[in-house]
Parts: sequence; C-alpha cells; structure tokens
Amino acid sequence: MDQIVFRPLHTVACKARCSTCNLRELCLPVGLERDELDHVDAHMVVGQRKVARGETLIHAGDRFDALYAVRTGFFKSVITSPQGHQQVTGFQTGGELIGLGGIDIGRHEVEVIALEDSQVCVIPFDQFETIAREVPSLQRRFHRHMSHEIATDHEAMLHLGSMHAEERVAAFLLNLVHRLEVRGFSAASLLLRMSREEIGSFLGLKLETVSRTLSKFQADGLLFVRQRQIEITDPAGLRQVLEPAAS
Amino acid sequence: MDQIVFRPLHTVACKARCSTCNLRELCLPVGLERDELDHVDAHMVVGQRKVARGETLIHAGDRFDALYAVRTGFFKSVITSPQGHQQVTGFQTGGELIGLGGIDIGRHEVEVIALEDSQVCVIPFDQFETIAREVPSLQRRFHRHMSHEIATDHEAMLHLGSMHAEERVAAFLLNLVHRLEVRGFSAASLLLRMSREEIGSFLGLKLETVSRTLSKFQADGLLFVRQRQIEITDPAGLRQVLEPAAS
DNA sequence: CGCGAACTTGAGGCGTGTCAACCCCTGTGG
DNA sequence: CCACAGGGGTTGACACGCCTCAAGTTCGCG
Repeated sequence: MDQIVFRPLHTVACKARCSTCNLRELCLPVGLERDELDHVDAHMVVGQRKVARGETLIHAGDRFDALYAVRTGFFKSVITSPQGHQQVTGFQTGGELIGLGGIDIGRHEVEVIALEDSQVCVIPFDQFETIAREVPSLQRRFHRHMSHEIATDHEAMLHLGSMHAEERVAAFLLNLVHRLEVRGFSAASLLLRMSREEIGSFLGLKLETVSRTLSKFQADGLLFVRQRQIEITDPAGLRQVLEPAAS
Repeated sequence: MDQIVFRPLHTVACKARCSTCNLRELCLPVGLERDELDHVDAHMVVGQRKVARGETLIHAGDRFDALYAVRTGFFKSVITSPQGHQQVTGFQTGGELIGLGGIDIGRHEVEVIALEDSQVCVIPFDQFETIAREVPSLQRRFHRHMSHEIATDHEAMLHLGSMHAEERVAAFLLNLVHRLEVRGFSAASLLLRMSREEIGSFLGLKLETVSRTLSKFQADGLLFVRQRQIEITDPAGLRQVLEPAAS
C-alpha cells in the first residue's frame, strides 16, 4: 500500500521462559502445573521479537506459521477490504494473542502494527499444536483464548451495530481501563496508545466524532482529557451512559 | 427475558455417522483418513437434536458443555447487552459450528434460534478435546474452524464500521449466495430464511433501510425481490456496488 | 526552535433512523 | 371457499446524528 518497508526478522534467539514471565497468569500458560510449565518452557516459545512503535509485526497476506503473544507494548490489528475499506478490529496488549484469524487459510487477514515499542513471544504454530496435544490444560487454555476473541468480536459487533457514538466511546473506555486494571494499572488514569482516528476506526466513527464525544464527557464531568491522557473522574457516570435513555 | 419456555432436550440417541454425512467435506471431519473417521464416528457426535422453526437451540447464559454442528436448516445467533441492546452476530447453516463463543467462560454468550426446521449434531466438548488430542488432523480442522469464525467476525466488523447501507446489503447477499453455492444451491436464486429486521440487525441497519435498499437494487436491475425470494440477475453489478464510488 | 501530525471546534449537509400509512401474503375459522 | 386477522414488507415524509469540510490550536519530535 504505502512504500516498501524494511522488515528484519528481529527474532531474538534467547529463549523466553513462561515460568518466570509476569504475564503467565494472563497469557497462554494460565494455571499450568510445574512440570507442564517446564515442558512449555522448553518447546513453545522459540524466541522474542522487538517491534518499534509504528513498525509492522504482521503484514496482511503474510504466510501464517506462528502466533504472537504480546509480552510488552500495544498493537492494533487492521483489516482492509479488496476495495480499500479499512477497519481496526482490535487493540492487543500484554498476554493477548495475535494472529488467530490467520490459522484458517494459512495467511494473515490483518495488518498488525505496534502503537508503542513492543515485544512479542513467537510461537510456531505446528509445534504449538503438538504441545497442545501433549498438555491438555494448555489445549483447553488455547481454546478458551480463541473463544474469548470470538466473544470479544461479537461484543464489538454489538457496539458497531446498535449503539450511539457516546455509548460506543464509553464502552470502549470502560473496556480499556478494565483490561489495564487487570494488568495492574490504575482504573482512573489511562494513557491512550492510539490516535482518535484509530479509536474512530475501531468504533465505526470519524475522528472528529470521537474528539467531540470526549470533550462532551469532559463537559459533563465524567473525565478529564488532555490529548491522550485521560482521567476518569466519574466511572459510575460513564457506565450510566450505557444505560438505556431513561430516568 | 420473555416467558419461561419449555425446553425438552430433544436429543435423539441414534448415533450420527460423520462418514456417511453429506456435509462431511464442509464440517469438522474435512479431510480425515478412513481410520480417523471411524474413530470420530465412534466418539465425537453423541446424538442429534431437532429444533423447530422459531425454537431456541441455546439460551444466552446456558452452561456451555457441547458444540453444535448444523446438519440441516438455518440459525441466527443474537447477543444482548446488559442494557438490552441486541445484535445478530451471524447466521449459521449446514456444516457450521455453533457455540464457539461460549468455551471461554463456560457459558453461552449468544441466543441461538432456528429460522427453519433444523437439525444439529451434538458434540460434547470435553470429549471432543480428548479426540482432538488423539487425531491431529481433527485438531487442526477445529482450530481452522475457530479461526474462520474470527476472520468472519472481522469481516462483519468491517461491514458494520466502514460501509454504507448499499455496500453492506450487497456484501451480505454475495456472502450468502456464496455459502449456499458451496452447499450445492443456485448462485442466482435464493430464499432468505431471515426477516428484514434480522438482516438489519446483523448489518447495523433498520429494517426499512434494508427494504429500501433491496428495492433500489431491483430498480437498478441488479436483482428481483419478492418477499424473501431473491433472484440475482446481475451478480457483477452487485459486486460493483462494493467498488469505491468511481468510474 | 520550528515543522508537521494530531487534536479541537464550528457550520452545514447528507444518510439513515423514525413514524406512519398501506399492501401483501399466510393461516385460520366460519 | 371465502372473510378476516395479523405479521412481514414496502414506501413516503420528516428529523436528527454523524459526517464533511475547514480553520485554528497544541504537542511531540527532529
């Protein structure tokens, strides 16, 4: 689309150990036993890859042969139609898997771009399936991860298909803080890693509408916005926005 | 929500044989070897269930313990937000799996309702995971099925987030005929199993807009509509609707 | 320090929603 | 066999929420 981008493999050979990773309770190895963890440590993750802010981790159409688990940082996934329509399908952060939509046809359907300097674990998929056959609890965990993405996408469809701008933005913010909270960040203060345009694309709105809506929330005393820094001062009020227009 | 509905289990004990099912090349057992098929025949599908038109196969919130594969008929899946917003997340027909979004939290997130008299195969999930560990090609096939749902949902998000009414309806019709064509039906003539309202919910439009759009397509000579019967007279023209507004 | 990208805010237009009337088809009961 | 009821579909008039276009501001980065 744009220009040709130099794309080094950047895969660091050093083995990542899930057993010592602080995301282990959010990522694939949730709830594995000691010996299972050792097995996974030895074979699942072949290396890490660093992706600088703005760099592309996956190009649409790339051959699918590995999953990526976010270790640090923040990504967006974008789908582009043959006619050039674009849509952000999601934002991924620590412990979340990237590339699940590519398993089916063996090619990635989305472009995945880092929104800040990031690091991912590389999980070759053939090998992963072998391990999943050997470690039932890993298999179950993987199925839950895929299922979670499906349920999440359905929720996004709900937002896109049946909510007003204010409801979409409120739901987006609440979802985002919740995910950050689970990862140990503040529930009240967040730094957006994506632009208004990217939020808009994800929510099916134009960037101006996102901007206006945030301004309105501020005017209503629900939060403070200063560029990408947001302080949620009235979380209950923000949830209220989602309530059906009633008393 | 509505009233209590009498919900018999309806599961017919008679074993279904994948090896003799005419959907075997679309459903989970695609490409299995003879001996693998025998194994699957023996353990995967515990029975069938009939669902009359209008009946509910799965209630939102139901415990998840089995997947369903559509053997005959047509279903819609609907998600409802805590605030009462509703969204059709998809329509399922022969060979497609139902309930994948429920694996994660162990409860179904969607309501699944038959749009015509239908029949599904019941696949208890714990048992299925065991077989998937024993039969790698079934495992792979299942992962591809889940991945396909993810990619499909992303496509739906693209429609919902970045297309105009005419584009959405055209994309919907083309997708539908394509799926029916793969299943041996005509590419030109189709009988919609869902109402305008259900199409609208899926596409993020009101039923009137769907109706108007179909009427416009007819006026433009792209198709004939008569209630739920549609004849596509100019498939190329319909695809043209998806092209960016240009020459 | 200065440029460009990202963001904000305003004015006006358009596409889709809303509301309402009417039609068509199906099924049911007299 | 026909009358009637009711749900689904069509069409029109109008409203409104979001998009478009444009100008001005702020901020981050080189």
